[in-house]
This record gives sequence, structure tokens and C-alpha cells, in this order.
Amino acid sequence: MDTVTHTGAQPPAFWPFGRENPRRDEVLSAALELFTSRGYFNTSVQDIQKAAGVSTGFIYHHFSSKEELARALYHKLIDGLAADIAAIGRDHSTLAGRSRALIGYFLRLAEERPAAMAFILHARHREFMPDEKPICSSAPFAMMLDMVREGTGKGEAREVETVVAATALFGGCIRMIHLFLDGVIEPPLTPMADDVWRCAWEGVRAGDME
Amino acid sequence: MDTVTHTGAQPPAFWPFGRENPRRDEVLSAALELFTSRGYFNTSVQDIQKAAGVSTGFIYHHFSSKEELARALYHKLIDGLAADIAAIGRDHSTLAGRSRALIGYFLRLAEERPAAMAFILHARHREFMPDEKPICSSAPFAMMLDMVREGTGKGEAREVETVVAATALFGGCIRMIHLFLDGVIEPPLTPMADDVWRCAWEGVRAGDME
DNA sequence: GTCTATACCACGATAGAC
DNA sequence: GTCTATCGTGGTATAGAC
Repeated sequence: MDTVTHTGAQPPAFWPFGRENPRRDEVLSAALELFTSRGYFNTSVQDIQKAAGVSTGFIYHHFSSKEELARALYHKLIDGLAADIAAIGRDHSTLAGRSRALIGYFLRLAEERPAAMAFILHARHREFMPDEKPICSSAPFAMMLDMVREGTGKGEAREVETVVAATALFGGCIRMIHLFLDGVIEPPLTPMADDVWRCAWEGVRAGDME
Repeated sequence: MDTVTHTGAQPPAFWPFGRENPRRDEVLSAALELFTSRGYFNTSVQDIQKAAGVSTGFIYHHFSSKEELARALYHKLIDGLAADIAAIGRDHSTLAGRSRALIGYFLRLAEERPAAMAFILHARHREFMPDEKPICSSAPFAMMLDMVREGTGKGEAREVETVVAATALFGGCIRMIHLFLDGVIEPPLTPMADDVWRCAWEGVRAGDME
């Protein structure tokens, strides 16, 4: 049977930091921490600079602006997320298996990398990166929508609009992570993964209704 | 049978504006529009002042600070929401009926008052109102959690943790509204209310599982 | 490439006339 | 109560030495 967590050969691609330019990554890491705890607008470049142990000049040498720094961080996280979701898509062939693995993956990620998760799910990106398209139409979420569409096409999921099925399937999990990030739910989350997935799946699976 | 929309005798209490002090309410209304379209930090007091057709002095006479203005707006909206949710709780006695009415109400509200809905669901309140508790633990959401708890107690819903059931039941709807507010889903939303509720309810209702 | 020092501007908030 | 004019702070970004 499918396991709830990531089952690929490679470890998750998420947060692939600290390789070639450690000091630059230190800046991104400090920015992530500050952006998620205080918010983008409550974080000055000076705050980031001090937290990362570098100078203002260093930051403006590597990033053309504060906004650009946020964008670099954003794309690094989104790309890692997309890679992991793609891997889950390859490892599983049914919507049931995929959604189960995805929900397990998300809950684990929220627990292990809350700041990264908060920056992806929680932040109002458009407010500080005006030209960025909404995150829900970015690659990771588009891939999830495709999986749902495929599942409906194969008769695995009920005949409802794809958005409805997708939000029904993943909305509970995402909502739960929001509550966790807001401090309303205490960790650990992962023990609840099975229940979260069962509730979601019962709602969308095709078959014996009424 | 229950109707999906609000069934109480009174109209929804939400957004009870324009009564005693029209100009003050004009300020709140302009602020709401600007806060949700550009974000709190991208909106200056001057912007609000111009949009509302009043002077800076007027704003600072009625609100002690920009943050205080946001707080007044926030509480006005939360209170209206709480009143409407309480009315739904009175009008329906089962979790099935209540959740159906709530989902219909939320989708309708998102469509008719997108700015208000965005300010409640979308905004990162803690970033600009540091002393406010997280919205998910405020009165409206606490009431919904109570309804779920009661439903589980009466054997209507499956035996899972209350948070899990609550997020499963309302997470899809809330997620959908997020997508709508981000411009990913086109209106109208209300025609999907029945499907949204059915998916959610099938996931949590007690009874014949495998 | 990386630092320090500083220019410049926008914003929140106030002062004081009416 | 409501207005206009203005102050002070703090933040982004740059200049220029090393």
C-alpha cells in the first residue's frame, strides 16, 4: 500500500539551500524567517542584513532590491515544491494514492519547515510582488489540479467540476495547515494525516452515494 | 428542505454601514476597498483620505491611528459575520443543515461583498494589528467549531478530532473562496454551493463506510 | 565583492487656524 | 469638528572607499 510520506528515490527537493553560495543563502534564510514572523513590510533590509550577518552593500550586490530578494526566495521555494509534487505524481498512479501522499507530504512539510510553508501558503504575495501571478495558478497547484482532472476522467472521482473536486480534496488539509501556522492547532500534525485524507477522499470518490 | 442561503427573518447583519455617521463610514468603506485591493501597507492615510473625500484631520479626529482605523473596520465585519452565523445556528438544528446553510452563505457573501470577505479571510491581520488574536480563534470561527463538536456528539458526524472534521467540512468552501478572491475562479460561485456542500458532507457524515 | 556612510523620500501623525 | 500645512522618523537604495 502507498505510504503517506514521500516515497521517491531522492529526498525531497524542497529547500535546496546552502550549496554554492552559503552567504547568499544565509540572506535568503534570514529573510524567510523574518518575512514569515513579522511580515514583509515589517521587515527592513537592515533587519535582514543584521540577522544574516552581512552588510547592506552585500545584499544590494546580490539582489537588485528588497522585492527582488523576496522574489528569489519565492521561486526557490515554489520550484522545490513543484519538484516534490512531480515526484509524487510519478510514484503513484491513482488519484487516491496521489492525494494521500500529497496530504501526508504537506502536513509533514508544515511541521518541518513552517516558515517555508507560511511563505508559500500564508503570505499575500501580490502585495509585495505586484507582477507575480497568484500562487494558486503556479506550477505546483496546477499540477495538483491536473491530477484531479485525470482522476475524474478515469472515473475515480465523482462527476463534479474540477475546481470543486480539487478544493474538496485538498481544502481541508490546506485549511488545517493555515490553522497550524496561526498557532491555533498544536503539533504534531502528521498523526492526523490519515483522518484528513479519509475525510477528503470520502467526499470526492466515485461510487455508492445515497 | 433547508435552503442554501440565509433563512432568518432579518436580513444578514453583515456590513451594517451608513447609519449614524455617514462620513465616518465612508472612510471605513474607502479603507476597506484600498486595503483589500493594494494591501494595508501599500495604502497610505492620504490615499484613504482622498478616496473618502475627507481631510487628514478628519480621519485622525475619528480614529487615533491608521492601525486603529483598521481595527474598527475589522471588528465591524467580524461582528456582522458572527451575528449571521448565530442566526444560521438558530434557524437549523442539524449539522447537515447548518453546514449547508453556512457554505451557501459564505459563497454568496464572497460574491456580493468580495472586499469584505477578502479583508476577513485573506488579510494577514497580525501584520498590521499585532495585538489581535488570530481570526480563526475569533467568535465566528469558534461558533462553527462548536456546531461541528455538537454534530459529532450527536453521532451525525464521524468520530474524528473536531478540528479535522471542521477543516474537512469547511476547508473546501474556504479554499474555493480564496481561489475566487485571487481571480483564479470566475463568478458566479453560488451555483456550485450544492456540490461544494455535498463533497464536504460526504467526507464527514457518520455511517456506512467500507 | 564587500564594506560604511549617507542621500533622499514617503509616510504617519500633529499643530494650530477657522 | 474639520480643515491645511508641516514635522520627524525610518526605510530603500546609492556612492564611493577598500
